[in-house]
Amino acid sequence: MKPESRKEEIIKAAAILFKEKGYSAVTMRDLAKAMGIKAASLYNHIQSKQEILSTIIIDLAEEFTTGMNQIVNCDKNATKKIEHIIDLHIDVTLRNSDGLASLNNDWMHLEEKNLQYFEKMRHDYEENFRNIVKKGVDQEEIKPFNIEIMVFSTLSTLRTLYLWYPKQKNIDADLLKHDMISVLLKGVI
Amino acid sequence: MKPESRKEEIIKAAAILFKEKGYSAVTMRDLAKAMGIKAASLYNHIQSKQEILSTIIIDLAEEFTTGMNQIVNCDKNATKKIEHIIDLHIDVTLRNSDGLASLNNDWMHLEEKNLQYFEKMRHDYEENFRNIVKKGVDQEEIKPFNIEIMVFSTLSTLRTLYLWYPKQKNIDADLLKHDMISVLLKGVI
DNA sequence: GTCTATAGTAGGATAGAC
DNA sequence: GTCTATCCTACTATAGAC
Repeated sequence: MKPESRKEEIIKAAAILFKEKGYSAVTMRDLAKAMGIKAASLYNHIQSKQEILSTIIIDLAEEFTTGMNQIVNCDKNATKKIEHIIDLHIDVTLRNSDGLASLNNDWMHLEEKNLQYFEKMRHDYEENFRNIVKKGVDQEEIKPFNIEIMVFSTLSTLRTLYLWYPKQKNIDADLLKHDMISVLLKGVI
Repeated sequence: MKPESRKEEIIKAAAILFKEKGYSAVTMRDLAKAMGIKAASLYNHIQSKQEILSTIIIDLAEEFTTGMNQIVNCDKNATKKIEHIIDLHIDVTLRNSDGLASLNNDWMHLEEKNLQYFEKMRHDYEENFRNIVKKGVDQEEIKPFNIEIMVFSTLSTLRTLYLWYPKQKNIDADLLKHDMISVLLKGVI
């Protein structure tokens, strides 16, 4: 029952629709209908459809960037850092799984300036991840497989959590974290 | 230099554009420009934009269904079956990575009949995968973690290969298969 | 097999009343 | 804060000439 602004309500409703059909296939009329108002009324609260998308995506990307910076700067070994990254993804997914659909699938529809900003954040995030894994390999904590395959495999799973988590009804967040860490780091056989 | 029909050329060009921007954001004018002709000319070869999408998606889904059926019916243990599934995904990705973008992200834009057909194939595929993992756990080949987490984690990585593989220039298919099997099954630490 | 022309519809967004 | 009315543009698709 927190006093959510109308703008925030619109953005939340939009994130749900973007998740279902993608940014391009959702019309302002669809969004208005979901809010129970007419399309023209939306423009009293937001400037454009594009503004909704960039708010959803940039806020989330900054959240990941902040989280990753803390992990990079903490004084832990590679394995612990990767565990923190898994935690970060699970926490963000629990808080805003709808928005993650746009982050994953609709970032290419950002306009020039935000697109560049987003791509830089994503690149830096992946680079930080890669460096953590590399250091883990150097220090013989992590097996010497292809770095890209290990990073890609872990990130793919974490980035797709938003699709899967809402379908799991009886799973506790801490259990999910624990099992995810086990599966991703220690394997299934 | 195989004698590819104009229709096949159009579908391949469409798959590339759908991968870049998604089905809804690609216009028939975009597609025509990519083919070096006018939009109206496309309709001499295809019936509708929808037909292009369903051809891309249904063909791929049937390919996965056929592959999975062979794996289910083969006489191997769970670990070997999962290795075959990894092979299947890598093979399909190498052959048609563009089309996989539509399979993963634009299936919801299929029209009623094909949507139902697709959803049944996807459901059966996941169910087959789940049963293989379950049997592996029962026979103590696979660790007794949450089945859904193991299936989801593996499938997420395999389904996202299409995004990642084209960026890796110097990786051999067999090396990829080998390392992917190691990472997904045996873990990184 | 491709073109021009165009029909018919639906999209994002604005103006101005209430 | 929401409405009706509407502008302008862009979309899919068709008709018919070449």
